[in-house]
Amino acid sequence: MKRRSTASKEEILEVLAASGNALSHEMIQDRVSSAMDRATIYRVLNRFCEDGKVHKVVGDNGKQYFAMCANCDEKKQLHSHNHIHFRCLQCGTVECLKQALSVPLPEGYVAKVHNLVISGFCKACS
Amino acid sequence: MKRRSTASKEEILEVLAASGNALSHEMIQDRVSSAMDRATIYRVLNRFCEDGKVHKVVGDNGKQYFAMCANCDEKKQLHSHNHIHFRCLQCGTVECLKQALSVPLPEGYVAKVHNLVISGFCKACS
DNA sequence: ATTTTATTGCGACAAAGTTGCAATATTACA
DNA sequence: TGTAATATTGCAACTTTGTCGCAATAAAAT
Repeated sequence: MKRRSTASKEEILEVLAASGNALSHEMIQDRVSSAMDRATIYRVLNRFCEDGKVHKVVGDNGKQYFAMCANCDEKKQLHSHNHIHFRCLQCGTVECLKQALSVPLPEGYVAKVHNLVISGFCKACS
Repeated sequence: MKRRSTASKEEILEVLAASGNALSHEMIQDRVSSAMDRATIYRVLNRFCEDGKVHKVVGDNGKQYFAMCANCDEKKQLHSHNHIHFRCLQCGTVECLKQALSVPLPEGYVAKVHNLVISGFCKACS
Protein backbone atom coordinates (compact mmCIF):
# COMPACT_ATOMS: atom_id res chain seq x y z
CA MET A 1 0.00 0.00 0.00
CA LYS A 2 1.67 3.16 -1.16
CA ARG A 3 0.75 6.30 0.68
CA ARG A 4 -0.74 9.31 -1.10
CA SER A 5 -0.34 12.87 -0.01
CA THR A 6 -3.60 14.51 0.87
CA ALA A 7 -4.68 17.74 2.48
CA SER A 8 -6.01 15.97 5.56
CA LYS A 9 -2.78 14.18 6.20
CA GLU A 10 -0.66 17.27 5.93
CA GLU A 11 -2.91 19.37 8.07
CA ILE A 12 -3.02 16.80 10.85
CA LEU A 13 0.73 16.49 10.74
CA GLU A 14 1.10 20.25 10.98
CA VAL A 15 -1.23 20.40 13.95
CA LEU A 16 0.75 17.72 15.75
CA ALA A 17 4.05 19.37 14.95
CA ALA A 18 2.84 22.80 16.02
CA SER A 19 1.48 21.49 19.30
CA GLY A 20 4.44 19.43 20.37
CA ASN A 21 2.18 17.56 22.75
CA ALA A 22 0.16 14.41 22.49
CA LEU A 23 -3.28 15.21 21.15
CA SER A 24 -6.54 13.34 21.29
CA HIS A 25 -8.75 12.92 18.29
CA GLU A 26 -11.00 15.64 19.65
CA MET A 27 -8.18 18.12 20.14
CA ILE A 28 -7.05 17.55 16.61
CA GLN A 29 -10.51 18.02 15.24
CA ASP A 30 -10.76 21.34 17.05
CA ARG A 31 -7.49 22.62 15.66
CA VAL A 32 -8.04 21.59 12.10
CA SER A 33 -9.47 24.22 9.79
CA SER A 34 -11.70 22.17 7.58
CA ALA A 35 -14.37 19.88 8.90
CA MET A 36 -12.85 16.47 8.98
CA ASP A 37 -14.58 13.21 9.70
CA ARG A 38 -13.79 11.36 12.90
CA ALA A 39 -13.07 8.16 11.06
CA THR A 40 -10.71 9.92 8.71
CA ILE A 41 -8.73 11.44 11.53
CA TYR A 42 -8.34 8.07 13.22
CA ARG A 43 -7.35 6.43 9.99
CA VAL A 44 -4.76 9.06 9.22
CA LEU A 45 -3.35 8.81 12.72
CA ASN A 46 -3.18 5.05 12.65
CA ARG A 47 -1.39 5.19 9.33
CA PHE A 48 1.10 7.63 10.83
CA CYS A 49 1.67 5.19 13.66
CA GLU A 50 2.30 2.35 11.26
CA ASP A 51 4.77 4.51 9.39
CA GLY A 52 6.52 5.49 12.59
CA LYS A 53 5.83 9.18 12.17
CA VAL A 54 3.77 9.35 15.31
CA HIS A 55 3.28 7.36 18.45
CA LYS A 56 0.22 6.66 20.51
CA VAL A 57 -0.43 6.69 24.24
CA VAL A 58 -3.56 5.70 26.08
CA GLY A 59 -4.35 7.78 29.11
CA ASP A 60 -5.79 6.58 32.37
CA ASN A 61 -9.01 8.11 31.10
CA GLY A 62 -9.02 5.45 28.40
CA LYS A 63 -8.47 7.92 25.57
CA GLN A 64 -5.89 7.70 22.84
CA TYR A 65 -3.38 10.49 22.35
CA PHE A 66 -1.08 10.86 19.39
CA ALA A 67 2.24 12.66 19.43
CA MET A 68 5.06 13.50 17.11
CA CYS A 69 7.65 14.17 19.71
CA ALA A 70 11.11 15.48 19.11
CA ASN A 71 12.68 13.24 21.71
CA CYS A 72 11.78 10.12 19.86
CA ASP A 73 14.12 8.38 17.57
CA GLU A 74 12.01 8.43 14.45
CA LYS A 75 12.36 4.78 13.73
CA LYS A 76 11.39 3.80 17.21
CA GLN A 77 8.11 5.64 17.47
CA LEU A 78 6.11 2.64 16.48
CA HIS A 79 6.48 0.46 19.50
CA SER A 80 9.37 0.93 21.74
CA HIS A 81 9.20 4.57 22.68
CA ASN A 82 9.55 4.13 26.35
CA HIS A 83 9.39 7.63 27.66
CA ILE A 84 6.94 8.86 30.22
CA HIS A 85 3.86 10.97 29.52
CA PHE A 86 2.22 13.46 31.78
CA ARG A 87 -1.47 14.25 31.62
CA CYS A 88 -2.78 17.30 33.42
CA LEU A 89 -6.05 16.67 35.19
CA GLN A 90 -6.88 20.36 35.00
CA CYS A 91 -6.06 21.55 31.50
CA GLY A 92 -6.03 18.17 29.78
CA THR A 93 -2.66 18.62 28.18
CA VAL A 94 -0.65 15.47 27.57
CA GLU A 95 3.05 15.96 27.14
CA CYS A 96 5.97 13.69 26.42
CA LEU A 97 8.49 14.00 29.20
CA LYS A 98 12.12 13.92 28.29
CA GLN A 99 12.98 11.06 30.51
CA ALA A 100 12.98 7.62 29.07
CA LEU A 101 12.60 4.61 31.26
CA SER A 102 14.22 1.28 30.91
CA VAL A 103 12.44 -1.26 33.00
CA PRO A 104 14.17 -4.52 33.75
CA LEU A 105 11.43 -7.07 33.26
CA PRO A 106 11.46 -10.43 34.99
CA GLU A 107 13.09 -13.34 33.23
CA GLY A 108 11.14 -14.57 30.23
CA TYR A 109 9.07 -11.46 29.66
CA VAL A 110 9.19 -9.62 26.35
CA ALA A 111 8.16 -5.98 26.13
CA LYS A 112 6.40 -4.75 23.03
CA VAL A 113 4.56 -1.58 24.01
CA HIS A 114 5.29 0.91 26.74
CA ASN A 115 2.33 2.89 27.96
CA LEU A 116 3.53 5.06 30.79
CA VAL A 117 1.32 7.89 31.93
CA ILE A 118 1.42 9.92 35.08
CA SER A 119 -1.54 12.16 35.73
CA GLY A 120 -1.64 15.15 38.00
CA PHE A 121 -1.18 18.87 37.71
CA CYS A 122 1.24 20.43 35.28
CA LYS A 123 3.46 23.38 35.98
CA ALA A 124 0.90 25.89 34.76
CA CYS A 125 -1.98 24.37 36.72
CA SER A 126 -0.43 23.42 40.03
CA MET B 1 -22.23 6.58 53.23
CA LYS B 2 -21.67 3.51 55.29
CA ARG B 3 -20.85 0.38 53.39
CA ARG B 4 -22.99 -2.73 53.66
CA SER B 5 -21.77 -6.25 53.24
CA THR B 6 -23.41 -8.05 50.37
CA ALA B 7 -22.87 -11.29 48.53
CA SER B 8 -21.73 -9.50 45.37
CA LYS B 9 -19.08 -7.54 47.18
CA GLU B 10 -17.62 -10.52 48.91
CA GLU B 11 -17.60 -12.69 45.85
CA ILE B 12 -15.83 -10.07 43.76
CA LEU B 13 -13.28 -9.58 46.47
CA GLU B 14 -12.66 -13.30 46.64
CA VAL B 15 -12.21 -13.51 42.90
CA LEU B 16 -9.68 -10.70 42.98
CA ALA B 17 -7.82 -12.20 45.89
CA ALA B 18 -7.75 -15.66 44.37
CA SER B 19 -6.48 -14.37 41.06
CA GLY B 20 -3.73 -12.13 42.35
CA ASN B 21 -3.73 -10.33 39.02
CA ALA B 22 -5.52 -7.28 37.73
CA LEU B 23 -8.85 -8.27 36.26
CA SER B 24 -11.14 -6.57 33.82
CA HIS B 25 -14.84 -6.31 34.37
CA GLU B 26 -15.33 -9.10 31.88
CA MET B 27 -12.87 -11.44 33.56
CA ILE B 28 -14.60 -10.88 36.85
CA GLN B 29 -17.98 -11.55 35.38
CA ASP B 30 -16.71 -14.84 33.99
CA ARG B 31 -15.32 -15.99 37.31
CA VAL B 32 -18.26 -15.06 39.41
CA SER B 33 -20.75 -17.80 40.11
CA SER B 34 -24.00 -15.94 40.05
CA ALA B 35 -25.06 -13.76 37.17
CA MET B 36 -24.09 -10.26 38.13
CA ASP B 37 -24.97 -7.09 36.33
CA ARG B 38 -22.23 -5.14 34.57
CA ALA B 39 -23.21 -1.94 36.33
CA THR B 40 -23.12 -3.63 39.70
CA ILE B 41 -19.64 -4.97 39.13
CA TYR B 42 -18.36 -1.55 38.15
CA ARG B 43 -20.02 0.07 41.11
CA VAL B 44 -18.59 -2.45 43.53
CA LEU B 45 -15.13 -2.06 42.04
CA ASN B 46 -15.26 1.70 42.14
CA ARG B 47 -16.32 1.59 45.76
CA PHE B 48 -13.38 -0.70 46.51
CA CYS B 49 -11.11 1.82 44.85
CA GLU B 50 -12.49 4.65 46.95
CA ASP B 51 -11.98 2.57 50.05
CA GLY B 52 -8.42 1.73 49.05
CA LYS B 53 -9.05 -1.98 48.92
CA VAL B 54 -8.27 -2.20 45.25
CA HIS B 55 -6.48 -0.18 42.64
CA LYS B 56 -7.23 0.42 39.00
CA VAL B 57 -5.06 0.43 35.92
CA VAL B 58 -6.03 1.30 32.40
CA GLY B 59 -4.35 -0.75 29.72
CA ASP B 60 -3.13 0.43 26.37
CA ASN B 61 -6.23 -1.27 25.03
CA GLY B 62 -8.30 1.33 26.89
CA LYS B 63 -9.77 -1.15 29.33
CA GLN B 64 -9.87 -0.87 33.08
CA TYR B 65 -8.30 -3.54 35.24
CA PHE B 66 -8.73 -3.86 38.97
CA ALA B 67 -6.28 -5.50 41.31
CA MET B 68 -5.87 -6.25 44.96
CA CYS B 69 -2.19 -6.80 44.95
CA ALA B 70 -0.09 -7.98 47.83
CA ASN B 71 2.75 -5.63 47.06
CA CYS B 72 0.65 -2.58 47.69
CA ASP B 73 0.62 -0.79 50.94
CA GLU B 74 -3.07 -1.03 51.63
CA LYS B 75 -3.53 2.60 52.37
CA LYS B 76 -1.79 3.66 49.23
CA GLN B 77 -3.83 1.70 46.74
CA LEU B 78 -6.08 4.60 45.99
CA HIS B 79 -3.78 6.85 44.08
CA SER B 80 -0.13 6.56 44.54
CA HIS B 81 0.55 2.94 43.80
CA ASN B 82 3.37 3.48 41.42
CA HIS B 83 4.35 0.02 40.44
CA ILE B 84 4.47 -1.28 36.92
CA HIS B 85 1.90 -3.54 35.29
CA PHE B 86 2.45 -6.07 32.59
CA ARG B 87 -0.24 -7.03 30.13
CA CYS B 88 0.27 -10.11 27.98
CA LEU B 89 -0.83 -9.61 24.41
CA GLN B 90 -1.38 -13.33 24.05
CA CYS B 91 -3.21 -14.55 27.12
CA GLY B 92 -4.56 -11.21 28.27
CA THR B 93 -3.28 -11.53 31.81
CA VAL B 94 -2.45 -8.30 33.59
CA GLU B 95 -0.11 -8.61 36.50
CA CYS B 96 1.34 -6.23 39.02
CA LEU B 97 5.10 -6.36 38.85
CA LYS B 98 7.01 -6.14 42.05
CA GLN B 99 9.06 -3.19 41.04
CA ALA B 100 7.87 0.22 41.98
CA LEU B 101 9.01 3.23 40.09
CA SER B 102 9.73 6.64 41.44
CA VAL B 103 9.81 9.13 38.64
CA PRO B 104 11.40 12.49 39.25
CA LEU B 105 8.99 14.90 37.61
CA PRO B 106 10.07 18.30 36.33
CA GLU B 107 9.85 21.25 38.68
CA GLY B 108 6.28 22.31 39.41
CA TYR B 109 4.58 19.10 38.41
CA VAL B 110 2.42 17.20 40.88
CA ALA B 111 1.71 13.51 40.38
CA LYS B 112 -1.65 12.13 41.37
CA VAL B 113 -2.11 8.91 39.44
CA HIS B 114 0.46 6.51 38.07
CA ASN B 115 -0.67 4.42 35.16
CA LEU B 116 2.27 2.36 34.05
CA VAL B 117 1.65 -0.54 31.74
CA ILE B 118 4.03 -2.50 29.61
CA SER B 119 2.51 -4.88 27.11
CA GLY B 120 4.20 -7.82 25.49
CA PHE B 121 4.48 -11.53 26.11
CA CYS B 122 4.57 -13.00 29.55
CA LYS B 123 6.77 -15.82 30.69
CA ALA B 124 4.22 -18.47 29.81
CA CYS B 125 3.50 -17.06 26.35
CA SER B 126 6.89 -15.98 25.06
C1' DA C 1 -6.94 10.98 -20.98
C1' DT C 2 -7.74 6.86 -18.63
C1' DT C 3 -7.01 3.33 -15.39
C1' DT C 4 -5.73 1.89 -10.82
C1' DT C 5 -6.31 2.12 -6.14
C1' DA C 6 -5.51 4.89 -1.84
C1' DT C 7 -8.33 7.92 0.71
C1' DT C 8 -12.51 10.09 2.36
C1' DG C 9 -17.27 10.63 4.23
C1' DC C 10 -21.20 8.71 5.78
C1' DG C 11 -23.64 5.63 8.32
C1' DA C 12 -23.87 1.91 11.18
C1' DC C 13 -21.95 -0.58 14.65
C1' DA C 14 -19.42 -2.56 18.87
C1' DA C 15 -17.50 -2.18 23.29
C1' DA C 16 -16.76 0.08 27.66
C1' DG C 17 -18.43 2.51 31.15
C1' DT C 18 -21.92 5.51 33.51
C1' DT C 19 -26.39 6.99 35.24
C1' DG C 20 -31.46 7.25 36.69
C1' DC C 21 -35.01 4.92 38.71
C1' DA C 22 -37.67 1.59 40.86
C1' DA C 23 -37.14 -2.68 43.51
C1' DT C 24 -34.59 -5.11 46.98
C1' DA C 25 -31.90 -6.06 50.94
C1' DT C 26 -29.04 -4.63 54.85
C1' DT C 27 -28.51 -2.11 58.95
C1' DA C 28 -30.09 0.45 62.78
C1' DC C 29 -33.36 1.55 66.04
C1' DA C 30 -37.59 1.43 68.48
C1' DT D 1 -38.92 -8.69 66.68
C1' DG D 2 -40.85 -5.39 63.68
C1' DT D 3 -40.21 -1.19 61.24
C1' DA D 4 -37.92 2.74 59.26
C1' DA D 5 -33.85 4.54 56.87
C1' DT D 6 -30.85 4.03 53.23
C1' DA D 7 -27.17 1.40 50.76
C1' DT D 8 -27.17 -1.71 47.00
C1' DT D 9 -28.86 -4.04 42.94
C1' DG D 10 -30.88 -4.84 38.28
C1' DC D 11 -32.62 -3.11 34.30
C1' DA D 12 -32.68 -0.05 30.67
C1' DA D 13 -31.12 3.74 28.46
C1' DC D 14 -27.44 6.49 27.19
C1' DT D 15 -22.66 8.54 26.19
C1' DT D 16 -18.26 8.20 24.48
C1' DT D 17 -14.59 6.22 21.92
C1' DG D 18 -13.07 3.86 18.25
C1' DT D 19 -13.76 0.77 14.17
C1' DC D 20 -15.65 -0.96 9.76
C1' DG D 21 -18.12 -1.51 5.20
C1' DC D 22 -19.33 0.66 1.22
C1' DA D 23 -19.87 3.89 -2.27
C1' DA D 24 -17.87 8.25 -3.89
C1' DT D 25 -13.75 10.88 -4.60
C1' DA D 26 -9.15 12.00 -5.72
C1' DA D 27 -4.08 11.02 -6.32
C1' DA D 28 -0.69 8.62 -9.00
C1' DA D 29 0.76 5.89 -12.85
C1' DT D 30 0.39 4.56 -17.65
